[in-house]
Amino acid sequence: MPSKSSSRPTKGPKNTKADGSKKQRWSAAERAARGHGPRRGGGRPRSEVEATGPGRAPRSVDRWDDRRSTDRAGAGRRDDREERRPHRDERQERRPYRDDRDERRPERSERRDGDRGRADRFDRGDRRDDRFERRDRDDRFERRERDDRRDRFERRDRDDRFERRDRDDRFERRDRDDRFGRRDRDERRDERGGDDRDHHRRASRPAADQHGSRRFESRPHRFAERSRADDRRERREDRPEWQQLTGYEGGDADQMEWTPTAAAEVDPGTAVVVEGPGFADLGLPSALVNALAAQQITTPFPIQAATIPDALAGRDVLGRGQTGSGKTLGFGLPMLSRLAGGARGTTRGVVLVPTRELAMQVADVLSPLAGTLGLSVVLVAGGMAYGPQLKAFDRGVDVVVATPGRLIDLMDQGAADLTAVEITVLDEADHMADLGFLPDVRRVLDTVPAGGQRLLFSATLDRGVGTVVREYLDDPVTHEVDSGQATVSTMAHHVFQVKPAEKQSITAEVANREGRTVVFVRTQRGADRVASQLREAGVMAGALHGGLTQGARSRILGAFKAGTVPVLVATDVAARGIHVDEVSLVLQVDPPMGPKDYLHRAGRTARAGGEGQVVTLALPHQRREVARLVKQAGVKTMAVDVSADDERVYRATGARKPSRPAIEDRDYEALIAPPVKVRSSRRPGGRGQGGPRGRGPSRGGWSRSGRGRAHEGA
DNA sequence: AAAAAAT
Repeated sequence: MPSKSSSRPTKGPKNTKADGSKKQRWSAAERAARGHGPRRGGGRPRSEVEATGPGRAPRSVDRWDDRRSTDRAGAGRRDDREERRPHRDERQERRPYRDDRDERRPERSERRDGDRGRADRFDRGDRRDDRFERRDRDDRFERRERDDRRDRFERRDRDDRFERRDRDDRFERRDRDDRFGRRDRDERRDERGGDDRDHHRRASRPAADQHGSRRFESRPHRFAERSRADDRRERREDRPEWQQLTGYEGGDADQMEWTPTAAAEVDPGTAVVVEGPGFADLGLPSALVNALAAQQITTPFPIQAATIPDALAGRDVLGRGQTGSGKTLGFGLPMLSRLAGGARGTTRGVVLVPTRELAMQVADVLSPLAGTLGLSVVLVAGGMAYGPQLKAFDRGVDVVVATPGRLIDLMDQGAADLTAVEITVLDEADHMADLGFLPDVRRVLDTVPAGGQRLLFSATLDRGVGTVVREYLDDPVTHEVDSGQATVSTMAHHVFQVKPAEKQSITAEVANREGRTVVFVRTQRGADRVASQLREAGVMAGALHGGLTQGARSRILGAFKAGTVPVLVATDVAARGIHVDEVSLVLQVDPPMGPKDYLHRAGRTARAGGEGQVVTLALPHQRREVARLVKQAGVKTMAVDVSADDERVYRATGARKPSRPAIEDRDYEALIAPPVKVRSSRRPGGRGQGGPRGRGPSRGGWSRSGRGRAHEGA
């Protein structure tokens, strides 16, 4: 039989790609380390796949119905905490089509190439996923426990806009009650406190101890990360150790100049003049006080003065302070101070934040301060190399600043041990308590020992955190340092009523003003589109959203901070917490989803006592919605009807008619491309011209940096 | 709709 010699068995997993090359697969041991069972056979017979139509996944609605009924059937599932995330194979059983992914891949990439237009020319390498992969990503979420979230959105679509809020509240409450009823909750509490905890811990991290984190040396995807990391290697040596440790990609990682951020950078000129008690009077150790003084930070902001004493005393704290009012130090200083008293090398502090950029920023602020106390900080976030993060845990790290996904990843792998954590912080706590984040946050809070200190901070801390507070906080004290104002007094608000045909040119006029501007849009594609329209109009603008690779995100944000790209077109990924100096105007091209989003977006300007303007564009059909949002955000502003080339717009915002020629893609790329290497040493196998990664020269930033390198090396 | 993990 000729087929005897075939390397491919007729049954079982397919181990080669279409081109015959070997697939990168986790070994059995690696699968086991992740808690997966042995790999199963490859889904349904091919003929069946074709009958359904390749590449056509069943409509998500069907899958949802499927999931829901399954969940209802297994109503007690919540009781087994370690089983809360269904086993992978289990999930695949529920949704048999997923095993066909490998067969669909070729078609997907065809579609991608055809579908993506000019953006592809320069963006391909930086763009992590196209629409189709994004759909996949959504599938991933669906597989998890996101029923409630979807539920909510489906209903929301049908809802009348004006009733939306109330209904959402109602649904959230109902969902919570259904799923985490009181009895259930109490049991969960008991488990956390009891001896059971160790059992759960081990169960949720199977085989962790046998393997140790070394096993990840062979993880296939790390090679991809590493080749990108190659570009950074030399610079990395010059960076502080914690950045080397974390594989940090912020600002300087991709060699856009990185300026330390947030409160640590408050300009001494604008900082409050010394009056009243200083940080020392709040009970902070002198090492910290001196470190702060060295950064010209001498007088606590109100939120800091309010929260630090209670947090130092070990109490659970809910802190609400206006955007840009120094919340990071509000939780960071007391956390570090309290940890300074204990043994080093065990993870005792965790800070959870909703976005990677914010994680970097918080790590940036806390790391030097921690250093003065002999504490170490690690940044744990997705999109960055695993190695440094794993290494940090191997060596022992005191404080973890993390986005939830990667932290849970590392927990599951047994790399991150959070069982000795004493202080847990939720930054942007209301957002972290949102339906989208809650399951992940809950997992972390369930892992961390019960009874530890919990600090919840946000500019919009509202009842949305109620569940978290009830379940995880003990007799919390609340500090609201708002002076009753939703937004800071140095912020000016405008609502412009625009005609659809003129919206684009008005956007360009406003964005063309002097100074740094953040433009907010609703969707990732919208961000790409608006940014490219602005460049078309001669305004240097770049898009920032979660659909970009982390490297691309870092570069554009770095370019924005450096001022080379003065206009940042962003999704709400940049709405919260991100601090960039001297953003003088926030332009909302799409209205925010809710009043809280309005406040957070607006809060990118007028930070730390500075001034800023907030402009919201409203199309005719958005008029009422925007009026409501603005009012609920506590802002008193009347909408003004404006047209393109309107003197009033110019006067109010400093807008200018764009007059420069369109910005070529390659000129834009040059600004945000990975910077030219300075040293001349040539790395074998590194990224060079016509490099090993099969990318064409069409990716301009790439060939450009290649040329630059060649010059410098010569 | 966005965000957050990824072979």
